[in-house]
Amino acid sequence: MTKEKKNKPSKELPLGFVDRQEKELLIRDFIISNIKEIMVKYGFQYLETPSFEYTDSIGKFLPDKDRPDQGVFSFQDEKKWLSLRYDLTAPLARYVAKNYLEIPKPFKRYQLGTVWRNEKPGPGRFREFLQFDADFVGTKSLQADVELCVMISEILDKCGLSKSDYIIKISSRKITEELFKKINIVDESQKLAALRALDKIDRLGWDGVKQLLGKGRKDKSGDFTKGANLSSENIEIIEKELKNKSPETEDLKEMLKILDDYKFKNFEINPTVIRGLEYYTGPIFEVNLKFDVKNDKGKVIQFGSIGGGGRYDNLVNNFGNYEAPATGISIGLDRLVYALMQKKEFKVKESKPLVICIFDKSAMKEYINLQTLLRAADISVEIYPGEGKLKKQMEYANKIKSPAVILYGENEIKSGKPTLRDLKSGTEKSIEIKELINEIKKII
RNA sequence: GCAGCAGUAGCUCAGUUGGUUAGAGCACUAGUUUGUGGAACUAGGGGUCGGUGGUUCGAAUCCACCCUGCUGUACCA
Repeated sequence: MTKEKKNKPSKELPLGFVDRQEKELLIRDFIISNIKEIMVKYGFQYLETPSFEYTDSIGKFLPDKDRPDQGVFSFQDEKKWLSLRYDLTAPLARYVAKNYLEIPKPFKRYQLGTVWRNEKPGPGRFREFLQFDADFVGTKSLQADVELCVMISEILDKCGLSKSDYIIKISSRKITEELFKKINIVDESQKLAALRALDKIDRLGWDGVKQLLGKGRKDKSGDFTKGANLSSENIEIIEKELKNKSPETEDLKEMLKILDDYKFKNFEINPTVIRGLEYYTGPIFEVNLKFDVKNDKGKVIQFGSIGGGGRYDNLVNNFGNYEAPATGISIGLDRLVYALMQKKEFKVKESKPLVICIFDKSAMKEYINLQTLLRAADISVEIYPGEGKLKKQMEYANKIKSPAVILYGENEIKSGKPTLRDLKSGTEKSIEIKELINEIKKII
């Protein structure tokens, strides 16, 4: 044994990538089945697009400079750059542009898919995650926007959240647009800096945001962030205007009316919702949880929103001549799972197999017959999938949280009465094979 | 990316004025029980002390750089 160790493959995972355990996956499956059910009810088409797209068709991050992988994972294939998709909206725009003549107008589709982002991971936030998107393409009607909010709410309810667990914050790009016009901010980079500052209201509060609107802000670690350099008069105006929760913009007034028609109440108008994205053109919405989310160490963390969306009337047009105003919403499923796992009330059934213990390999035929019989009755069961003493088999059954083991040794085979041992209570009974199924159903 | 803190067994951690073969609990393996798990007892396996280089007679311990993690912050189509 020389120093081969150095050449052993690494057990580490790439930054921001994780293994996902069964419990998490079951909750995720549960959410997904709820989503599908509701999507059918709301009349959305199911669509899947590939993980990779040509980089130039899904975003502005053209990898023609020094850092082709800034934000996205990319590689070059025969002169053309490919990227793993970073969301499902950009591929949708590409899909619509490509299939415009065939698809119904308006086009309603939903999609579930993994997306990848080459950026710093945070709590419940990874570089590979599952996203759900539902979009209306080809309609300017704000009823679509409202319906998205109602629909997302129905999904969350179905997943076990109550109305007091979350709220949908609604705003509009038009608010800040008009505000900037009013106080005469024309510089685009200054506008962007101001929007970014306002987007941080949840974390930093008005004090922090005002610092960022002005000269800048020093964070807890002592790091300094440059501000938007607005005058203090303008900052005062912005604060005053955005704290006003009765909207002046036409689109929000109309949305309010439609929301009322739907009798939907679990929302608030919140002009400080910005959602970073530059492509939004009208109403924007964000789904925020109202309960605390904790990290592994039990510390409450800044979790942010679990989803959001808005109207983007120009995205599809970028591909050509088609007019396709659109609105959509997305949920980060893994973030929702992470949050839901912390709600105690939230439990998924984990149905584990019974274990038929092996006493004598030469009697394997008997074990297989028994297993077949039970499986035919839709009982989850397995013959101990290894070798070893009974004790080892019991430990295995215990470890996998099997509800019971079946002891079927020489004596039992002779008498035709297997022993059923309930692993929870520790009691065991000798049972006729024909009674076995009923007895097992009592336990599981 | 920037800043602060951290990295010792699978997990949680102890171990520094630098000093023989680096520890504990839990977990794991075997046995006490040749057909009985979750308890107890006994024994055992498992660490290049995050990595590389340096200082030193001697480094888990001191220094430099790097990697990784956490937290904050930036960016987030």
